[in-house]
Amino acid sequence: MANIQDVANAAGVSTATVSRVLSHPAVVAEPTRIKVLRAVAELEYAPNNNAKSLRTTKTSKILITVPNISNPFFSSVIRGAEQAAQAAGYAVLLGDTHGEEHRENEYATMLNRKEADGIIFLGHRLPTSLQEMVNRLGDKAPIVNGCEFSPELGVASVHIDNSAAADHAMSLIFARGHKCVGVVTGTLRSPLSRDRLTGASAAARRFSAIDQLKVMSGDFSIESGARAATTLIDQWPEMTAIFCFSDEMAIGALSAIRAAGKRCPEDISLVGFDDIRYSQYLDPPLTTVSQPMEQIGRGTVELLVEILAGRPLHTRSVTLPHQLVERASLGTAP
Amino acid sequence: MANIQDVANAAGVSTATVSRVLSHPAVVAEPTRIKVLRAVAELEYAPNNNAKSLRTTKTSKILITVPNISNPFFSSVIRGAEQAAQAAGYAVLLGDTHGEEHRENEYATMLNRKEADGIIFLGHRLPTSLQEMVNRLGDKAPIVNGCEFSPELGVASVHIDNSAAADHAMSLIFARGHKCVGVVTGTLRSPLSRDRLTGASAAARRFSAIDQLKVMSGDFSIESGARAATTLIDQWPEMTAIFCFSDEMAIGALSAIRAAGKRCPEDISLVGFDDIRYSQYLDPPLTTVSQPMEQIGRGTVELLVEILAGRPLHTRSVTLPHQLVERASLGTAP
DNA sequence: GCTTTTGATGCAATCGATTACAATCATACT
DNA sequence: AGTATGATTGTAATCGATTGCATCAAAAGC
Repeated sequence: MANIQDVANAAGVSTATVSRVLSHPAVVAEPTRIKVLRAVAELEYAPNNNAKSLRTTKTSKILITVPNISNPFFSSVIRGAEQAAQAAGYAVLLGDTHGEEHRENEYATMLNRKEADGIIFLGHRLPTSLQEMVNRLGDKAPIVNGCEFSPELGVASVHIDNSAAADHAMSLIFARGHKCVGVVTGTLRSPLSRDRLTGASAAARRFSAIDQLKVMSGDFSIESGARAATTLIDQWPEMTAIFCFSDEMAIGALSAIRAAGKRCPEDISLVGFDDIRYSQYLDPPLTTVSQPMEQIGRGTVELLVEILAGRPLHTRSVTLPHQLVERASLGTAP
Repeated sequence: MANIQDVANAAGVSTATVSRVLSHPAVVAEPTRIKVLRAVAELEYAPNNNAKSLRTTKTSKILITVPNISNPFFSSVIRGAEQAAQAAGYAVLLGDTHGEEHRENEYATMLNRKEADGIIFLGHRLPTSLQEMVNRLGDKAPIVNGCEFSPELGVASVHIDNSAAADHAMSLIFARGHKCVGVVTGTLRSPLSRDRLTGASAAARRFSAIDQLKVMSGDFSIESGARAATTLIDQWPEMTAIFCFSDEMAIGALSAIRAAGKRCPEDISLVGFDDIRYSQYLDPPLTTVSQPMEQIGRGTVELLVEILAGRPLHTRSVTLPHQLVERASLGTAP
């Protein structure tokens, strides 16, 4: 592969000029520029990005870490992010943390190693090395949190109003006449789950149903949804509706409902969260809170790009609109 | 951030020694090593990977391109790949090509730019710059194809036996007494689709049902599955089974079957391909061909790592086993 | 006791770009 | 004509690591 020196030789100029033609074309004279570009084409020259990064300390890469890439919710967020990144001239480094802290930390060191200009993390934990970076750089730390929102972390973020969304969903459930409602949360270590629980409780209180609320916690997986729902059904025959904090858990709950010999929505109604692509094809189609997944992804990249450009952010915490999608899984109370 | 010189100063040694402690610890004396490691810890030194790459021309990164990251089939493959990559000390650069050739080409140039040591592509097209690399390097080209298998490309690959798998699925359909079977393929530009069609046809021929086979082509998406199924149902009332070349298309077909007022499997049986996580939760649960998605991902990385290590591959084309998963969506012919 | 071998470390070149500063030359101005 | 001005281009330092070769001291061999 040709390097800048080869191009300079071929064009009969210095490497400085070649570099200028490629990075600041305006400052070099037309005929020279043409000579150089011809040589570039001739040799199929592509600049070595490592050398460039070394010199400029900019990598044109952003790192995105995610607890589980094969979860369609996250992969949609990532798709949006990837798209926005490419549009802004950044490449995406992907890290699947499996929700494990040590992997999160390992990926975080890539920032210190100057392997990426910034990081977008979709989990709820901020690795310590990044925490230090936040302490050091404050607003200028190239770190953005997606989906979650924890003001105490001090990082920019893009998310929906989880509390309001859960409130919204629960209100609809109560409006349909349900009294005894089971709630299946995600890990409560995640602020997002806690916010949703806050919203759900607020709605219950408003509908004077707060003590007819049973809360079980899952981990967002299909299996945990099934387990939680099974327990709820077994222990609480009066329950007529379940609200799961993810569609995956709702899918698990649905199979648990069937396994228990009940019908949805006739015996037990079901509401999920996320609106992943498959939810509308379940039987019955799932009522759920829709999040603008790709838009969240794009949003995180846009914030990060602003930070990297050194422009002060208008808003450090962007709240995008959610939407309640009503489908057949939510019926009126029996 | 501290650099190698800072560490050298702090430890009272030369940068060469620091470098050795980190890369070839065996050659440096115990006491020196300890001094250096202490300094490293003290300063929280992390080597600058760009400088290292520049010098060694190895990046410890592999690029993975995929037509659509939010498709759970691909995201599972990627998950497996990411895991294997991390285990082998490689980071993953992700490229979502949207199936567009120009994006594939753009990503391919990252190899020329030395931004990645190798590439795994999950599509069926080999960008021209990579084609040239294959011509130049032959077996040693750090390029691996996942899911697809096109011997003419001359690159290593990991996949299932698509023809046999489709044959397998069709045979089961015929064994259940179906005569008129609709087949919904993916894009026929993809060898994988053509292979599956070959297998499906072979089975039909064996069961003397080749002229009761109607083939429609989709593009692997839910919507295209729905469209194709609608057309088949409208034009061919005798049809009692549909075989889709992806679960996504089967999901679309299922909703089309319902929309046409038919029941599955009583009126029309359905078989998919891939066994994505949601297929078993459909109603009825989907009979489908299961692919070892994460294993395919891991396999591609393992092949690539071998190539990068300069070790000759035992097999350049790895065929992994598929499995036919029987669920309720396939019934006996009415 | 003197030479040879071995082990540990340092010196300095190198990877491929970017960019501050210097040099050059043509044009403009007095 | 003589000098100031501005437009181009070149020179060389620099980014932060790695590594072949030289150096030097200690251990081994005779």
